[in-house]
Amino acid sequence: MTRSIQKPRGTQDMIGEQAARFDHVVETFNRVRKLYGFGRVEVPVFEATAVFSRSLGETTDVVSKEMYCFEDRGGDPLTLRPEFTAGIARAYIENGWQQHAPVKVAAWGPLFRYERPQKGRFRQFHQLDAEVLGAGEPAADVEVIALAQQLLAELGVADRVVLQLNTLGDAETRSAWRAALVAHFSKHLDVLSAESRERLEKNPLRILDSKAESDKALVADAPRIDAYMTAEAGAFFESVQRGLEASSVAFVRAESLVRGFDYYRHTAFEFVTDALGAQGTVIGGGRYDGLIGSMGGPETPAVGWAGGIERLAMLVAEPVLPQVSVAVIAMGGAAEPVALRLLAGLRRVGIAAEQGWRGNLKKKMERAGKSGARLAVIIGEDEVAGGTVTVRDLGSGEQVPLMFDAAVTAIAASLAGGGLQG
RNA sequence: GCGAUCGUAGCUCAAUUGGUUAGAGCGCCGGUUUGUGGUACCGGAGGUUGCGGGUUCAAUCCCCGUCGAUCGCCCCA
Repeated sequence: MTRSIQKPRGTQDMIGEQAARFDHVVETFNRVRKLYGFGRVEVPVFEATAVFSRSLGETTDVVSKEMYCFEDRGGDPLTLRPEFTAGIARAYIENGWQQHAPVKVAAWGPLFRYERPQKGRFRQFHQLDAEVLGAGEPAADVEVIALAQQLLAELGVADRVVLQLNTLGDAETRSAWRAALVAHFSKHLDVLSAESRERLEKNPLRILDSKAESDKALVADAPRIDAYMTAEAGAFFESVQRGLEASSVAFVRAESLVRGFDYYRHTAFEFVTDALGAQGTVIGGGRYDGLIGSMGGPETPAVGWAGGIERLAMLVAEPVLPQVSVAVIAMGGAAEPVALRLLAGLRRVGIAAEQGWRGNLKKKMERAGKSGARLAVIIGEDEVAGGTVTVRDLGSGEQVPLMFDAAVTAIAASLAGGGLQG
């Protein structure tokens, strides 16, 4: 087998069931987010590299190793978006969307990260995204989380997913806690894993979710953020929790759930499952009050989340593949235009119908059977001559002739449950 | 970037300690049935065993390299 052209590593081609699952996740998201008043936002798939590098920090691994960066013909540095938030924040600043604040928006589409692919992890992957920009109220946190929760419920995966909730406090809380963590782990360098010693320099909060067995005890003894919480930050977190309870959204406190970047404040949350190997997070989000200001915009509180479409699609029960209701079978040249007229008439009244193009009658019947259609309409020379069509119930095998002019109405009635009537 | 496992028909997989013509199911095409599917029977097409090199009388099988896939580590915006 010669493979002269192959898809790039970490990309995927989808058809059939896999594509139907993907589609189902997106359709459900679009329906549910409207229930919460989230409009659609469209932002570019690529941005000036600075949009991402500035928000993430020039020196971090994610910028230096994980982004798809390139120069266009004019030499401008561009990057395929690795996330939605930075691009939406850029659009908010550039277009002055603060005039609409609070802005509740949703998006979905492809994202790109240069990573080693594994289960639930790809170089081109797809996410759902929901953001509230310009709202500092804890009620905004509650609303985005409730949206995520309802999405998972309607996808039928809520019972396999747990909402983990934490707070990173305000800026003051966060830096005090961070200093305490550094002090704590610095005292135990000898037991700390090599990876975590690295993290102590670059990203000390991340030690808290170290997978190294040797770090577990140290993490358990680590200082808790609650001891460093300012009164304001504590009240905010309380308010979010009370709001979730009132919204009937179940959660567990996850004290080691953290975010690496400084612009994250207050609420952090993840919906996690144990059904997807090493990639357990299905939806992740939080409050990023520091981001828009750090990108040069006005200080703007914001909160949102993103969810992996592929990961959700893997959890969803097998969705039904799209099926037509009626299969039209034309035999002979004279039947062709009659079949096309019938198809147009059926589709115009909202009945899904298609025509088998190839083979003899037997072959076309075979395909009609496999298509999932409930009715087959046969149009051969006899029917054309008599101005009729033959309708066959593919379930019962019952078959009746219909006058062509009455066919659409009769078929509609039959599909609605009226049975076959000549 | 690191590690482990795996690459055989369109798909899912077989093939005795290395042995002569690489098989099966599904799918596809045709027939049993000049206009009747879902079941059945018969037949057919489809392979440089990922690619390159090595060992051997002989390699799908052993060795090296390479490409790809999968799972994990790192990272996780």
